[in-house]
Amino acid sequence: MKQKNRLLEMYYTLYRAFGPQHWWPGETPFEVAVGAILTQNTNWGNVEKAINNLKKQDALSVIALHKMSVKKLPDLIRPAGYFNIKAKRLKSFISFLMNDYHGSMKKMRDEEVKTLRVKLLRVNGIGPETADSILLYALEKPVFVIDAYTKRVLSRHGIIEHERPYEKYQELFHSSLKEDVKLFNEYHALFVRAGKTFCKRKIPLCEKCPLRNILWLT
DNA sequence: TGCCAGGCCGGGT
DNA sequence: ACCCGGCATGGC
Repeated sequence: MKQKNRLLEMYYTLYRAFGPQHWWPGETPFEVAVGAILTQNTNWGNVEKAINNLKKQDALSVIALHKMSVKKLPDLIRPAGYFNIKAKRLKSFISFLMNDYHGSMKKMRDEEVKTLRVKLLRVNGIGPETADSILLYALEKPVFVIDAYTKRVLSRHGIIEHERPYEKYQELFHSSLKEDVKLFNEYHALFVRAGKTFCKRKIPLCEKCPLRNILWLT
């Protein structure tokens, strides 16, 4: 079977098993971007605690975070872990947003995707996954997000070798699927959902995984 | 009680 | 171009 159909079949299988995921869990594009930085190598539940702290202090806005001292921020986002480094990363994203788009996510959205991705990657603390999460989930650009679960599922199914460069995984989706925001949104969210449930690090294969019947291990 | 979570950076080969 | 240590909390 062709790669294209494999990936689509995987998608439909996951969708049938789990249904729509309603991602990203965030009320505004800015909140999505903040969440994307806070969730780096971190459980989403902890990120929610950090975001709730910000909300309680009315600090979840570009202006509030822009004005906030780098001394106070780590304390608010503490539950998300890596709080010192993430405070700096949030700050560098805010600076970028202020300098290049007058603090407006709407203006950022008007930037051409390829250019914007390159610019995001230059921001300290924003790597490929975070950049693509912002592009797809905050700005609704057709960019596929690759994360640890996606990599793990694909390599365990023999679709791509283990630990290839980020862009290799991404090219696979971009060349095999229609560049559709809704599809990319749902598909990546489903990978995370399936990964959390059935594809943990120490569990190589799982009998209950909805993908068990479409394994192509080589 | 360790292991794990929706990565990324900086310094070294 | 890779490789690796560091970064840190909270849930199971």
